[in-house]
Amino acid sequence: MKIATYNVNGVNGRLPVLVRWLQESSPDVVCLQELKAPVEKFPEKTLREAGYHAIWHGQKSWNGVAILSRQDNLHELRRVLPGDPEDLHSRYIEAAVNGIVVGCLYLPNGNPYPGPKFEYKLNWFKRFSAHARKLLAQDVPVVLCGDYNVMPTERDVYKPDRWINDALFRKEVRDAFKNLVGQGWTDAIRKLYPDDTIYTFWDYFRNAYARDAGLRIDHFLLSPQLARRLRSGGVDRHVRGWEKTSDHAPVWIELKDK
DNA sequence: ATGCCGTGGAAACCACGA
Repeated sequence: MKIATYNVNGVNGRLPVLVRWLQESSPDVVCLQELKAPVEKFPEKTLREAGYHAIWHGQKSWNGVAILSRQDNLHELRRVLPGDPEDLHSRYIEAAVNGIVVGCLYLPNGNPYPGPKFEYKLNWFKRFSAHARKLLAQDVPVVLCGDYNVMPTERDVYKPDRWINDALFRKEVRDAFKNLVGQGWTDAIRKLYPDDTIYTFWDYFRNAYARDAGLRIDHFLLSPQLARRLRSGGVDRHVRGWEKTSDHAPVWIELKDK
């Protein structure tokens, strides 16, 4: 089973690129972030014609997450992260599919630091970690994937010194990610490539993609049952070079059947 | 060091992203 995550940065503006990549890579399950579209403007029909069923949680202008599946077997488990009824951002959706639990997340950016947005990020992270702990306790196969907006280590950013006080690299946020993984999760891409420099995002400006000035911020965390089934994975970085593309590239993993 | 690019929505600019 191939599972992918892709921050599309506007699902409607990105539709030709998204469909082209789906046809090319044929993932079984796809988590999308930054739909930037209200619920009623999700391109369900086009994606259905491309071979994918979908559940989604949209929002006008910002955020928005979706899970796609080639089979009509998506069972939605939740569409909000528990812990704060006043948080109306659409940043989390979770489903049972192909015998596993898939959580699709778009963790807040948190800039500028310091400030309320950074505090919101830390609070969201805290709620997410609490939810992740509960999922682990259920002892079922779980993958939590999406845009975490965190570079976990210095290896994951092209110029670490420049990012020290950025909300994506502040110590508090890296510690939060480390503690989350410490619950018992496996960072799948890092597990597959322990010593490589791997990026999933390149800024639109300053010629970042051509200079390979990137960040690794899109991650797969696997519960122990799934970590044992990890076969391969990678970044479809060539997609970042397409016309009208997102600033993120799709990331994918492949799991053994059992 | 920086929003220099890009998207969406409203309004001919602004918020937001990382």
